Amino acid sequence: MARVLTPRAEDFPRWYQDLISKAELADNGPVRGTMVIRPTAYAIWERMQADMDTRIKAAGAENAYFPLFIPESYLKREAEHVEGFSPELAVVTHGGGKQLAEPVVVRPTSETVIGEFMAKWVDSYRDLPLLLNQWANVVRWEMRPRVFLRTSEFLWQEGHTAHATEADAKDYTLKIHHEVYERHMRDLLAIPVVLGRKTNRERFAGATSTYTLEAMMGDGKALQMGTSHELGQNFAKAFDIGYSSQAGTREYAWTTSWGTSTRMLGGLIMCHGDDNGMRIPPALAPVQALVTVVKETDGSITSAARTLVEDLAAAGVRVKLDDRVDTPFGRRAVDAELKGYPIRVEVGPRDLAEGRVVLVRRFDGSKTPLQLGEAVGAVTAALEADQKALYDEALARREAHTVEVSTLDEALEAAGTGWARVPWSAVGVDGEALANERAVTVRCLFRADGSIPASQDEPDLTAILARSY
RNA sequence: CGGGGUGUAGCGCAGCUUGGUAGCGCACUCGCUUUGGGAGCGAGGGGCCGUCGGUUCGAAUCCGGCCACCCCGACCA
Repeated sequence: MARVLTPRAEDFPRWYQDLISKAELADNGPVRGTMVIRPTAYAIWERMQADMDTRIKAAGAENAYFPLFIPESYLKREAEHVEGFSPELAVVTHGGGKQLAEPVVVRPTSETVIGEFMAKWVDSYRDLPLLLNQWANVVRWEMRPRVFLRTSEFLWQEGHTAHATEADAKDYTLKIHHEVYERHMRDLLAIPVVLGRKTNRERFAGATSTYTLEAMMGDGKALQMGTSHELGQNFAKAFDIGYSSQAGTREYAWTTSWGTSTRMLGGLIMCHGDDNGMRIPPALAPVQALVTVVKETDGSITSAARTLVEDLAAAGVRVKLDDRVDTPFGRRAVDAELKGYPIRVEVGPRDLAEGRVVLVRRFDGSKTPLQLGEAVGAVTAALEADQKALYDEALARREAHTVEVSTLDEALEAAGTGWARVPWSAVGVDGEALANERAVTVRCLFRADGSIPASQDEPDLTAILARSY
């Protein structure tokens, strides 16, 4: 077979770019760092959104929408927040042909505007918790853009909540982390993630605690798939989100924020993709099965394929017919692999003459001849099996490329090819700075039992050190 | 901002050393033959060679200015 993509082992970043272009996922936008999300990729994003949205609502949050433009002064109200974001802000200085009295920033995230309105809406402990989410685009001027992974504009959901107590805020943040994010990634994207706490150095600007979900990519690097933050009372004080308690005292609320973005598309590609293209987990795939008319003779092949499509659709399979018989079969097969359809069913005259079709699984490329009558059952079974197989394979790769070490030097060595699990006490704040100079970061910290620590100063924590995107 | 590099068709590139008015692969259009793993042959369409100026009878090519972009050193969903 002709080589379609640069093999991953030869040049992983090149493979990634080739894939995005050949599978028609995205194009670079005219302004550096921007991207055009093409229909093939956008359909996947829409399914991510639908699943995430359902889970977020189940966790009690409601959707709302806040403005794209934020007064520059808002950002400045929280000292760490401005400091963290000012290098990557897009600032609008003119509007309607005139210079603006106060510059307006294009939102890099919405803690500040939402904080302003939370302050208006929260008066009493009865107004809490206030659980909001918004689907939006945000802009962070990036120096090193990479499609999906780091672009100057991207799409995401950002949740913002206010609670009466610190414990409530913490519980809700972790609930989102575990019940929304981890399950979404595990059950829909088939990506195993390590949950942990970011070090103070890696913490979100303005947060008191930042939690992360880290996934390993095909080349052993780490990717942060999502984050949740406890913001303490930092924003509550900056925006005066106060309320009267049951006891009649005036209190500041405790706020949180949490987000996942189109970066997950990049994670999906780099976690499951192989040298032939994307592999989309069946639960996520906009089209789960592609029924391919291999070639047409007298019209009977297409008609048999149509019947199969109807049967599969009736069984709840998201299915599409490929009857472009004037395009060579090989091209269509390669295209289907690039785009990562989980299952392809080949319907051709040779097999059909014997009442058969061929089931092709994208997961491992295997081909299985089937009697027409058993096709629907075999497809649904394969979809279920391959959802799990992708997860298991990703988990096995992560295990295989994670090394348990006891010193910083060993950890830096191991981070050359994968992840290092190392006692946090062997790294420390100084070791972290040293690692950063070698392009290795502390991805997260967790306790011996895998749970999330309350601070980086707890004893006996484990750190994951790795290179990252 | 410091160092290195590149601007020629939608994409990827050659041509520049040694000036003579632009070519290759892919993609695109049409026709015929094909179609069970990126089909073959034939015929077409598409570029004022980043930009401004200079040298010259003549500049993609030589000289100078400017602009843009890319890669390496200070970040994040």
